[in-house]
Amino acid sequence: MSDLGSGDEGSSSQKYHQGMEQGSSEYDPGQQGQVEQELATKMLQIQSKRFYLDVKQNRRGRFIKVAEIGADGRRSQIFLALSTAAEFRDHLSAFSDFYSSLGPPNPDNVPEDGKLKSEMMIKDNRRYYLDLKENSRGRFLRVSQTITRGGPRSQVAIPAQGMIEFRDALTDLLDEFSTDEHAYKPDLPEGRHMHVDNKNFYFDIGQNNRGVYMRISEVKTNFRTAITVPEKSWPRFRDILADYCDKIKQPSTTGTVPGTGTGQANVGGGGISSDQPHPLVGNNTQQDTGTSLK
DNA sequence: GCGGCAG
Repeated sequence: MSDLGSGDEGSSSQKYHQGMEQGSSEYDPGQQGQVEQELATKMLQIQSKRFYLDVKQNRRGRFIKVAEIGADGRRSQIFLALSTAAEFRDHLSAFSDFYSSLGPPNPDNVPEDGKLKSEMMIKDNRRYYLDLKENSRGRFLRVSQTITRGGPRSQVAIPAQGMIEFRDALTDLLDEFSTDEHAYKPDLPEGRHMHVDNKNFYFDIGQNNRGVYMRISEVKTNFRTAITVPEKSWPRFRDILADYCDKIKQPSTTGTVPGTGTGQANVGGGGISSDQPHPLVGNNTQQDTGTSLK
């Protein structure tokens, strides 16, 4: 439940600077889906059902909520990352092509399970099953979303006759909202907070059009500074830190005075002075990671 | 005016 769409639409609770004042960016389930915006919505009437396609956005990224309202008012919904929605759209084309190639339902030749064609999509820990099925009511595309095997599933069923209309609506939304760097947003790890003496350190993971980065902030009462570390250099940061940790905790092997620098001259092998430019310095386009002061 | 049997 830790990513797309908390399902709490219209939540009005907004906390700013969360994680900074509260130091709660770690393991806090109460902050999902805040500042959720609805960017667009489309309604489709397909036979007896209404479908709402909502493009939404929270600080984890953009996603599409597909809600089905049955004639009896029954409501079910699934969530799709924009990248998954694009994949789904492409599948819809194939499903509708297949559907239009089918002859009339033959009562004597009912497929086992009623499944005519199936696809599966995987996005992180979510699986989406697309099944063109057939029952006494007719043909329909069942789209079910599960998080864990055997766990709860949510699903919608689109009458086969409406697949094209559905695909076109989805295409419209994707064309408008899936353009730039929002197109693909992998789930990012949660941020963390560390308190030591009178200092607070925040580790926030973010992403912009140059990739994933970690922003390490040092925060005191009236002082704040941060560095932004591109994801690809995390291992080198780790190695350098680990080297220093090893050197500092074994003073007896290098001398009697710890941390004097003996044996440390080549720590990192000169890797600190990177041969690469700083790709993220001065970048103002990154999304708010929660601790950034706006 | 519906109504959709797992993963």
